[in-house]
Amino acid sequence: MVKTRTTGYAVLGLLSIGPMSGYDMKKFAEESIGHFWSESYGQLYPTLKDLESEGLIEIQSEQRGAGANRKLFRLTAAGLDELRSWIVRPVRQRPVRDELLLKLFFGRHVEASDLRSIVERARGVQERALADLRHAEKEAAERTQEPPDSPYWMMTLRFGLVMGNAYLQWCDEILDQLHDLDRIRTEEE
Amino acid sequence: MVKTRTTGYAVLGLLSIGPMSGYDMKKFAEESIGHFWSESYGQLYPTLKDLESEGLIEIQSEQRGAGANRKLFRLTAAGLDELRSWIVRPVRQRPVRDELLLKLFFGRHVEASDLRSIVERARGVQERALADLRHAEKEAAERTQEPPDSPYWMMTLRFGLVMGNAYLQWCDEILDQLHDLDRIRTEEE
DNA sequence: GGTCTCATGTAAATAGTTACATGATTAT
DNA sequence: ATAATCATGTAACTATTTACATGAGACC
Repeated sequence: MVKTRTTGYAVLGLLSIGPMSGYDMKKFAEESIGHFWSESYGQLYPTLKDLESEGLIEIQSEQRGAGANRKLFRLTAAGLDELRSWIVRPVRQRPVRDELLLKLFFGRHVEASDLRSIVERARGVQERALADLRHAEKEAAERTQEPPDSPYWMMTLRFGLVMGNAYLQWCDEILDQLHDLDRIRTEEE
Repeated sequence: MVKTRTTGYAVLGLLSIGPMSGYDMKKFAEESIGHFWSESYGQLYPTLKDLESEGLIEIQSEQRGAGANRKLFRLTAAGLDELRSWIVRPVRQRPVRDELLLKLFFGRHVEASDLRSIVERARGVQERALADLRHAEKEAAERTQEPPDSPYWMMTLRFGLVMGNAYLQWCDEILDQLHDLDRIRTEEE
């Protein structure tokens, strides 16, 4: 695995939990690591093919019938090694690109009330995400100890909670400021 | 501008501050919106060509001599309109992909001390970014009122500050937990 | 004369999404 | 029967980075 295809490592990681099909991975990803990772079929299936040809994963079984044409993949020993060596490598810094901040930065060209709208919308999205995380946290507190309720899963959940709350806090702060800017403008007229 | 090329809007926004060359944009972007946006020449120059052919920007002057072969671009009225309509459109949700969280999630396959290393490294990066932002904040408090010290620029700065602090807080929280996991493991041996 | 910064640009590779095509099985 | 879900896969497009090529002027 020469390229830095993070998708490949996500797949290895997913298979380290247990054998899965491409379809399973998409499903599982959405409801477990969905708050910080996403994959599309367009990436998933070709990656599966690549990883198999490299011997990092292998087909455990291929069914026809129940679940028509289903391929179950399993991690090989080489695959686990590759996963391990990736985890401990420093994370590569990816360039930041935040569209909301970009819009806000050029905000003087539009009405402050219009900026409020887009910030409020972003706030709403974040609030719903936070509600989901709190729900997951509560569920995890009831069940215990088994994955994905491992301490590691909890750490990623805490990330969502801590950052999400900070995000809301920032939204509220600048919504106030935008409100003031709006009032000043209105009074000037 | 049919496609959702955000780079195009970033360029329009940059030119809304004043006429610039592609080279200027890269420089300016790094030291003003650098904490939430980045552009590469590979995106910049082709985008400039596209925007010009669409009449959203135009060449103000083309020099040879000082600054050899320099093209100064300027925003057209149509370009400003396009920028405005983009700003007020809701931000599109981009799929989240956080490599550090992905590694942490699959953390049980490696030593907790190795996880500490990658988290500490990420913490260091964030801490340096925060120091830069605080420096910019202090500078802005001294100069006043003119762009980019506008309230909008301040809002993006506050974002970096609020989120950055939350990030450090989370790092410290889980570094503690990783420390405990490490101790438990050591005691077991 | 050498190196640094200014300045523009392209080619190739990488990453990733979206939309579509196909077909089986299961539940209503 | 028909709709939903299971399941795999590809093609086309969009986005973006990296690395390179080129050359002028400024500074030492």
